[in-house]
Amino acid sequence: MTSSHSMESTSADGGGFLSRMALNDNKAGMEGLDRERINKIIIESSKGSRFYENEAKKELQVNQRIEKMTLQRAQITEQQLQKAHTQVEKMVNELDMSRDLSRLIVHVDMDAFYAAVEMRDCPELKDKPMAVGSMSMLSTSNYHARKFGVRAAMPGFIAKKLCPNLVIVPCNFDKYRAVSNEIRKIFAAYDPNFMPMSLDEAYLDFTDHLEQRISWPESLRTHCLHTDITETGSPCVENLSPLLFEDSPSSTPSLPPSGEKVESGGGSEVFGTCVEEAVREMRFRIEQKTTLTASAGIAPNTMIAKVCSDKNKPNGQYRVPSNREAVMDFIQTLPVRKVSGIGKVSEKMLSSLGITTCAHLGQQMALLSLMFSETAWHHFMRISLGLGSTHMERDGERKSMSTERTFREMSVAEEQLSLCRELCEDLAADMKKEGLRGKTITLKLKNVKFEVKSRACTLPCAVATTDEIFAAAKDLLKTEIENVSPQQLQLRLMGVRISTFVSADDKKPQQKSIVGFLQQGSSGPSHGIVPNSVKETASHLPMERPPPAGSHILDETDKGQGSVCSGFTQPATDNPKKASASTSGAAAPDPETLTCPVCFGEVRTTDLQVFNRHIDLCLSGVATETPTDTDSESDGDGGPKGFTVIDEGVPEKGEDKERQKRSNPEDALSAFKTCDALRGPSVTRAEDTGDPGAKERRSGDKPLLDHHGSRRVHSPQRASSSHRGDPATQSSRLEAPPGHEGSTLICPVCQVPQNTHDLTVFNHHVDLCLNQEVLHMLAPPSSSSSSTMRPPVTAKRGQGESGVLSQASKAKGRGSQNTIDKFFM
DNA sequence: GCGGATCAC
DNA sequence: TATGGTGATCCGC
Repeated sequence: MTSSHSMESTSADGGGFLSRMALNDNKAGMEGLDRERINKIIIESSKGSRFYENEAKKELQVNQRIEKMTLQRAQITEQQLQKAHTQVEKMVNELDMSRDLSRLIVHVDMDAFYAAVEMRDCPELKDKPMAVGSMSMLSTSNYHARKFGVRAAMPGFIAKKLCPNLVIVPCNFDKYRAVSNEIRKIFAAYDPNFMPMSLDEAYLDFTDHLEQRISWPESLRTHCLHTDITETGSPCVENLSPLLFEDSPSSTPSLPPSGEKVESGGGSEVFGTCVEEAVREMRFRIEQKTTLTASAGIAPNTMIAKVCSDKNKPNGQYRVPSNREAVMDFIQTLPVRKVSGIGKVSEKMLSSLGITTCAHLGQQMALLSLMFSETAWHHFMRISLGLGSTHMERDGERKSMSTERTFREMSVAEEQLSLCRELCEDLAADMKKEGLRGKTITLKLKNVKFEVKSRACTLPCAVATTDEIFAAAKDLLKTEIENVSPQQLQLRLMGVRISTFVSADDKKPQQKSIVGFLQQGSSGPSHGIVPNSVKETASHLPMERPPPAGSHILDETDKGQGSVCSGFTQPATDNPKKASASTSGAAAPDPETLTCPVCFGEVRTTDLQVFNRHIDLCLSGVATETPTDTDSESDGDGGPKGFTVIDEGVPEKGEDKERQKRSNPEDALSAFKTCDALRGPSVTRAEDTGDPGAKERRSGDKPLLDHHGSRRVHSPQRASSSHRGDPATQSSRLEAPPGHEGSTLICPVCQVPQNTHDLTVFNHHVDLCLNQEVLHMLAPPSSSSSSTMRPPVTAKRGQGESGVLSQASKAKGRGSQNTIDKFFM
């Protein structure tokens, strides 16, 4: 398998076929399509466009990388290969021996989530090919549409060519979020520590649940059928999931296999005690509660579980048993592309080496170790062994926050600066919500040729306000504008990002504690509670935003002083360390009882752990118990470390704002300490505990092959221990959370487990969530309302097109009142 | 620390 | 007419 045959199918030139633009039928529901025809339509719809030209350019770059790699490969001697082989072998054995098969990891994934929600709420759509998104971009499609090659991340106008009858429904994130909260409550019943990856996807560790479950009486494993007496007059088992299709795999939760007993009344179903049954039960409950189906994968680690969940999609599940043989068998024929972390480019590069399956990976490890970065080939090695994360790592702190926007061509400098300021306003508002401050400001620009560039500067001290951010961003933008002068920057996208956060938090004392929230009792989080802070926060919603005074920008700009980037020191916040010193944890008085948000019963405790267990039980459907009285645990705050906010997002911000900084459970870093000095600084990060057998501590979907992914030929040498991150980040990463189990705090609003034991920190998060809830209630019904009414199904989206453009034009209107000279000051 | 690239969703 | 937004990571400078 070592032929250095020509580069695959890409002719890179005259052929005019761009593999990177071709249909990605990796997704479920896309088997057996007429790829030929579909690709032809896709390519021809794009040909000649600036988008296409840029794609062609990128494709060429990738091909050049591959070419370089091919040359390198030719220079590798047999001796080098042998030596590498020996080393790889050793590592493989060590890795293999440290294999952990003791956990039962489940990956759950809702089927065609957004599309399914829309179909559920609009039966007319049931039999039609439909997609959620806009003429410019689709978020997802239903299975009917997938048969035409219509899929997520495809522009709607191309999808229309593939499927003229396609119905395109605009996104309604509030609704998806609401459904997401429902399913998360169910997740929490099986793993209070579950790890959400997005609104519709999560990893769960079922191990502990199953340990309990084995001794559960049948009553706890019995779940009622949602007896929805509709047309048929009988419990509409088959009506439960109106969304999915004929060929759904068999393990439909509501249609138990013949061995299962459905109680005579048809009112409930009893589930067994094994994993498969538990997962089936979970999917059953999801379907009962939401009328939507989920698929699941069960495996000893996250990597395999993720692949498994796709196997019997939609509405199915699949398990790889927890033994080495089963795992290795499963891996053998698995295409590398199916593995999370291996994308289009990596796939292509590997393919040029004749590697398409995980078995190939294993066979070529010696070669790969010589051609790829340490990080990359370690990851490859783990994949080839079927290894993955075996524990749910909770989130670390967020590392950056950004806002970006696409618009119609914008070439006038003053408009660009005006838009830039708007972005900074939005970003500052988000920063304020999370009480963060950062030192690095990055401006992102995409011109009309789709070329992307970013420009960054790092300030002497951390900032957070609109003016501070804009002062820096403006300089960056100004420089870019000047660089092309007298030409214009012809932009189609602008973004502002802030990073290098200092341990933030000079936030005002929290307005609302968790205790306060819970004691609202049956009024619930989303009804009638309007925290003080909301008015303030809401002001950045379009409707609420006060009309900007004409001179506003000017004033702010002027105040912002000149070149922040060139070393200008802010007078006020000049000591970054000072920020972390503030401990404003004005703790709310502890009452003696808490009100459960599920059963609304009074729980006699002040111990949130105890209280949390109660909620877990409620969520899992067990009768309310009254925990014994305990105390303490509510210690003073230990700073914001480990605090993770899942921002439920402002509607117009896009779906994945929600995802925040979830890193993938894939761990590209192994426990190995050896690395090659020739390879430059090794990025060992959390592994520098000196423990060679340390397990992975950190997850992340690492792009393993960046544009310099391939390596010089060399021979492995000694370890280098240099680090990249700043010391503060390093140490905070190493700071282990208080390790004991069962103390997870789950946000009662967003259902996401919080990586903290600090009540103040936890309260802070809940406040944010509450604010979000209220914001959604306050949002004008016209724009993404949370009302149950769907907007009328329109095949064509409003002519004006996305809010993006309206934002841009708004900026235009405002910006025109200022001259560029004023901005440049 | 910066900038380009890759990846996931 | 028309090809997204957010966050993270890696790697060579």
